[in-house]
Amino acid sequence: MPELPEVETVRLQLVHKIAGRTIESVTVYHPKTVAHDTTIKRKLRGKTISGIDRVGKLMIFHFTDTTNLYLLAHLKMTGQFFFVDTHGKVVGGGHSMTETDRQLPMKHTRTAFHFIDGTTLYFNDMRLFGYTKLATAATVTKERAKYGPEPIAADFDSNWFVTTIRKRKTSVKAALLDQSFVAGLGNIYVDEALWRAKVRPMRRANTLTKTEAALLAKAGGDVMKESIAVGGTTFQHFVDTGGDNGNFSDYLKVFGKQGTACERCGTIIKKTRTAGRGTHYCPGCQK
DNA sequence: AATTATGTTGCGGT
DNA sequence: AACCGCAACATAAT
Repeated sequence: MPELPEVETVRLQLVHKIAGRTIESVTVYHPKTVAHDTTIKRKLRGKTISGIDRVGKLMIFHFTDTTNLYLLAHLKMTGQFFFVDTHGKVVGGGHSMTETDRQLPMKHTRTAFHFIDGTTLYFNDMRLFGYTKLATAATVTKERAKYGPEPIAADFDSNWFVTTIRKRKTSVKAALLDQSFVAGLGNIYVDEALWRAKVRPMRRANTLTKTEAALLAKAGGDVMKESIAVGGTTFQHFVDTGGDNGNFSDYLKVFGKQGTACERCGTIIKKTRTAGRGTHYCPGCQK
């Protein structure tokens, strides 16, 4: 479910909950989620979390006393983290969780990280695409290398983006979804960035003008930065109890808006299929 | 009730 | 290498 802004929201809220906590034990409810690693319990016992890094949509947990053990967490479509405090109170999951739902572990709980102070971090993942798995420093380096630059980065090179995307023969949508080209955009934010840049998703990338490509680079970064500022688009992620989990869905211009009038030009928003994904755009003002 | 869609990505094929 | 379609899986909507 999550794209870069949602993962960043989860990371920010999670890190201050678990940094400094020491793992006492790990429960594996579904082996696939830990890549069938039978050593994970032994290797994590006694480890203290020092921080969480992120590249694209991938989170990387660090530990205080080792530089050769990391935990990689990817939410894919339906992954969620929940933190249960010393009072047994569930922190996370979003507004859709009712009080009676808040019993952990539950049906879709895949792993649990129990800390020595009695708190627990749960990983839930209905569709089992996500993971929480161990990695060595070498593996982390390899994983990082798979990602292109993030449009939200302060040093994101717009000129490089313009020249590179204009060499690609695929649809603009497919190019923007390619994490090895630019990291972080997913199905929602690609559609939103394309609307902002007034470019149709199915346009061949090599037909973009330099101006259009530059607009697209800016739109991609802007839309993700604005979403991070309000805590992402979904309820389906870790949120602070009582926290004001803002919702970027209020600001979406095309995603899920098929059949309604484009805010910019009044044309009815269309939904089609491009790059194998549900794709929303305005046939009036997106060229 | 069967088909289709789902905010992701990795694989195997051209 | 770039690109495409499909598979991984569970559930909700049509």
